[in-house]
Amino acid sequence: MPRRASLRDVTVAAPIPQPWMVVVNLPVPAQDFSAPHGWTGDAPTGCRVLIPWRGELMVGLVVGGTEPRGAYRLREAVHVLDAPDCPWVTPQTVAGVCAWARDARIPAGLIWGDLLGVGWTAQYFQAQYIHTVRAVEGADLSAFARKAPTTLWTDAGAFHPALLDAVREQGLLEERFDLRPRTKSVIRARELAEVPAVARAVTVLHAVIPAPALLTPRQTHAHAWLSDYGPHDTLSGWAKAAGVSGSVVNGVLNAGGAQYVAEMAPPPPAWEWLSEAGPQDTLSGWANGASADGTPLSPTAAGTLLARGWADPVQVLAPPPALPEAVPTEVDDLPDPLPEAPLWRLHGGRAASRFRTLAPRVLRLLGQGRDVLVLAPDHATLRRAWEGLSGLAAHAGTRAVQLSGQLSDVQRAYTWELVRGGAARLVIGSAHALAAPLQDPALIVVLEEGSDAHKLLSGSRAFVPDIAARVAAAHDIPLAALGATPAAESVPWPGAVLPPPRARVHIVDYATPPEQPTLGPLSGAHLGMGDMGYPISHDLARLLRQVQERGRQAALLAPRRGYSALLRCPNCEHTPQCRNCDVPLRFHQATRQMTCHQCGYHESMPDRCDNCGNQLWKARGPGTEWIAQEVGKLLPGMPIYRMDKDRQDPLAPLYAGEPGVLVGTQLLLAHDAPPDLALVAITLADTWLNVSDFRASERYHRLLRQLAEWHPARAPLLVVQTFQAGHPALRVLAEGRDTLAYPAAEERARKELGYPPHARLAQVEITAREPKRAQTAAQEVAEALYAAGATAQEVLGPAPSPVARLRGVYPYHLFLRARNDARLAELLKVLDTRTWKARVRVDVNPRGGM
DNA sequence: AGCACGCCGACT
DNA sequence: GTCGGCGTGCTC
Repeated sequence: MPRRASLRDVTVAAPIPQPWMVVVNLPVPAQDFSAPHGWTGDAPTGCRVLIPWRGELMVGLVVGGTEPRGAYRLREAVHVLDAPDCPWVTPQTVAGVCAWARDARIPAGLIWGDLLGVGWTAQYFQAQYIHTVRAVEGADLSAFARKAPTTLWTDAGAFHPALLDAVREQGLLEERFDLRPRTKSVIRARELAEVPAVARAVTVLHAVIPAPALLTPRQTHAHAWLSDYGPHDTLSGWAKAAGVSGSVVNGVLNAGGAQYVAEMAPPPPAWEWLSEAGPQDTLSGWANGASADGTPLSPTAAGTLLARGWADPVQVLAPPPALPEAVPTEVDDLPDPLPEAPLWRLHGGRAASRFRTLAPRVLRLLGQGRDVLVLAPDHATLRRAWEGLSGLAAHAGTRAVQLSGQLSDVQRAYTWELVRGGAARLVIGSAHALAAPLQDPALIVVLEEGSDAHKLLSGSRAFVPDIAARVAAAHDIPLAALGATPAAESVPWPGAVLPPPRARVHIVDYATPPEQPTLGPLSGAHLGMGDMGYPISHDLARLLRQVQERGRQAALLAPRRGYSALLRCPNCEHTPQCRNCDVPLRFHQATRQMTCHQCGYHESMPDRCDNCGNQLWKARGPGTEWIAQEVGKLLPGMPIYRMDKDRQDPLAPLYAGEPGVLVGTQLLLAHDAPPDLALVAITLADTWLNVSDFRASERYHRLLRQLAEWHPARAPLLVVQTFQAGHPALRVLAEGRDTLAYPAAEERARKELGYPPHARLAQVEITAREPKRAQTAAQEVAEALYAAGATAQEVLGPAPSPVARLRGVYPYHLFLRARNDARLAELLKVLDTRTWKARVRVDVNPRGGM
């Protein structure tokens, strides 16, 4: 009999329960576990489960059941933390995310680690649960060298985790996991009766009546004062109050005219305050609160009162954490112009008008008792969405919640529970909201779906809209894209557009200087942009002076920080291009080489321009600092504010309407526009275009549209300084063309070039400590792909990565370009066919930095 | 990710 | 001899 048959016989003899696939918060695939002892029923997909992991307990997420496989005995899951009818993540969402991870070849743990911020960490488990253990009846655990559990319930912390795991594996351990009540420590005033007598006892001076004879006149006066106005705490205080010297009152005391009497002092005012105001979180909270109400109390003094027994620290049930409050919204009775389709879009207008257009749909769905999820790429977009949409929830009898990294862990865990319990049915958030356990979702809205900020920079490198689409498909609900301008990917979707906000554009064309000065004095010869003024052109300078004269506000957008330079011939404006990719080569100062960030092609810096033969190159990326300096020279006395990653000046004066110039990177758009904004300038638009990335012009167009709608009501003059004045991404704004004019053209161009959405891209990163090993492995990966039938159109590279990463690790990149998702998944499967001598990671739908 | 294991060169 | 750097493999 073949070996296989006998194995199967064993299976039949002792039926193996269906194993569960469990994801842990580690960059590994889902692991198999058998159901906890005595578990009946299906795998509790979406529930959190405690599993033994390397001798300790870990929280995992059940992502489904699986077939028994492998020869080894599976460990049993220890405890299921969620009721199967109320999972931590809905099974559909689990299916959608896992499908994405499978196709992207990303270990499930990596993506779930990115999506589930809280609720499955060791700290969360320890904070939430009381874990007690005991040995099963009749078990003899005396063989263990360390202290082992007895048949009495004991806190698990008393035993070594590895010992517990050994006992657990033998099936000799009973365990309990009880939710810890959420408490917090507060300082409460004691009842007067509970305050210890010593705390209240004071000795005071009383006058003895009748007064002894033989008192001097002054002593008689002091005695009379004490009997009339006393008692008094101290001798010196009495003396001072009575207006006599210390020796007089001392004499009265010695003569028996006064005596110390122990008595109960009245409660201190700080105690009265605490009794009135109720328990305080901290000593300083007590001190500050009391002081604010006219009862001076220092934190030290509060500590003394606590130590004396006037107050108690007590555990009370913690109130729910404060969450962001909804912004009230008027609901107009508008028709719903939006399509009904699995994928649809809404673009154009201003943020506020887009949300007003979306409102009827959201209201209708919430009104039907269904749920809506809104995903924002960044804080600024999230804030605007919150302002535009959160108020709708109240009209539908539910509440809106935020789920983003801005919330604390406690707030996020509480918010998750509100969603899971159905108390909140409108969720607006970041990637942290994508897996939110909405009970009956009806719509997922992705905001600014083309934004690079949707790309997770951590482990999974997921592009959130990609996963959102899989989750929506798994729930069988529509996915909508909503933003200033559509990504080329969403152009083909059915949709609605709003007219773009009015844009007043003034283009400063550095490439073709005007024949005669039309705007202020220019020098006679036009030999290049030096003559037109750089980084601030004469046009821009003139406009900035007007802004200063009229006491208004301007914003200048400097090129991105960390921008690596392009070589530019100052004579003919030629920029060296890649031979394979038709993108500008980037200049790397350290190696004096020019590299293509797309395919890795590189060559050394040529000594002369191959266009005009000029022997001088310019390489410069002007930054925020330089621009701010130039503006300072130009506008003496004008306040200048900088806003980039390195420096963030407080903008309060600008928001108060005071004149000033704001100089910053794209980070500016994360802040509100200054209220009296008259001018916005892009100092060198080309830095957005001369990026080796086929999405560069789409990104540039999005920037222009976002600048045009930055101020919520006005249309400040938009000055664009550029060598490519005729670029269509800019022309459509200058000509007042409609919202779709540029994205639709871009989408057609992508079709011809075979780029997304007409192809699916993936970047395979191959890293090793020695460049040679990485190179060999990268070559082998490419050969394996070709051997499996990939074509030269589908495999680009391998090429060494332009940036040397962590000390001495040189990654090699290989691009895959497939006609659709299925073909990409097919190509990526080749990576699993064998092991490589280097680390191989996949980035599906890579963005930027290519 | 961490962590153990094992290989290899360096040095008391 | 063994110390320690670093590559490799494993976690059910």
